[in-house]
Amino acid sequence: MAVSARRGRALSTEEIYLTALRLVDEGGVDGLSMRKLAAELDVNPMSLYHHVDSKTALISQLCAMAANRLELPPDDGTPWQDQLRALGHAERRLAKLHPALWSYISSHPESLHKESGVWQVLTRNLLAAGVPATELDATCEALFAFVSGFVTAENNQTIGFRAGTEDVDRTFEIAVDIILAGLSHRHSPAT
Amino acid sequence: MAVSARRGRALSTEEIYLTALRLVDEGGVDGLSMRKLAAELDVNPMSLYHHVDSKTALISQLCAMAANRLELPPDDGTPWQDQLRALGHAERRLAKLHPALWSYISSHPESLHKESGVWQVLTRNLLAAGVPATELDATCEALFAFVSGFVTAENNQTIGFRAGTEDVDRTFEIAVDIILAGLSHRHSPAT
DNA sequence: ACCTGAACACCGTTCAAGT
DNA sequence: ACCTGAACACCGTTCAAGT
Repeated sequence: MAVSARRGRALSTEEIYLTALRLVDEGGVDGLSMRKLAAELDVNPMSLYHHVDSKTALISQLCAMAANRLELPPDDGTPWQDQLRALGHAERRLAKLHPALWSYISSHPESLHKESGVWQVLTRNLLAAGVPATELDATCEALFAFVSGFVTAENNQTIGFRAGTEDVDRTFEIAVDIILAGLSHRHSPAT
Repeated sequence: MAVSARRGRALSTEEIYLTALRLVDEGGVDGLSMRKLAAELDVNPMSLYHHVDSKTALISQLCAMAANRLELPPDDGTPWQDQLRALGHAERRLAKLHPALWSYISSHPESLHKESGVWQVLTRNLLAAGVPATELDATCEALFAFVSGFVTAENNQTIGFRAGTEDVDRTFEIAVDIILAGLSHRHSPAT
């Protein structure tokens, strides 16, 4: 059989992804190497290429996995302000769960953004906020970028470097407040 | 003399920085390698280490150079809204001038942020906007992170992927409008 | 079908030796 | 003082060969 050098089990794509995700969480995207990953799985480096096209493809897959863990607010009729705030918190939570991966996502367009539910939650609630159709896409993009910028900065300690996490929590609420106030003020909300 | 393999001139730190910056602008931070840089300068790779501590140190220096090119709005009494908008445009301009470097700056805290004039411009104008002292630092950090997030997203084409640059210009104005409206609405401006 | 070893073309950096 | 060649410990990936 072709399972030789390994302990017993054959190599599974699932196993590769999970181990890779752990390595990225521990040592950053740069810290992941195919050779280290193979060593961790007790396998020849080249065996990985039977389950994965390239390192880039592997990381893209990790991003998709992480994006699926976003806990999006349901469409249950709660005020748009609350839903948008909840979305912000969800993004921030995810970013803290997988900081290195989040940083990668933020600077690689092909990852999260495209088909994800984030877009739907934003659209739905911005409509409720009275954002005109002509500005809808632009506002979605701006808001997503804002929150991305915030949590990225927080992860890199470019934000909140003068105090502990409580202070950053407060800063995040203020940041969300500013955005929500801005949205309310520019348009007449449909509530 | 110790200038041998090179054309005529000796190697200067200035020359190294400028060539490195060009390489980064052309091929990204990952695209810069000490060996390529040396080849470009027609010099042995190891000669570089006489002028520069490490690749990391070199890149930090490049970030500082780029940050100095920020065209900050002067303190001339124009309304805080206009100054903040101008600051946003300045950041966006810089990000477009050196996209790869900007992306690096955004995810490496030790680069721009610390002593830069950005901070002063923000503080001055947020005070004028009536932001209370207790929220000043938080608001500065949030605003800087917002704009960073936006221009990073734009550089990575995570934003404005459905249209040309004109549309992104408009999206940026909308984004700034939301923030300025939010600032105006949460506090009574001192104008 | 799945795994592997050797090899290729790269890295950043150290160190001892040259002028 | 400044430069260099050889060497070390890494990379991602291809390719032909094994079972």
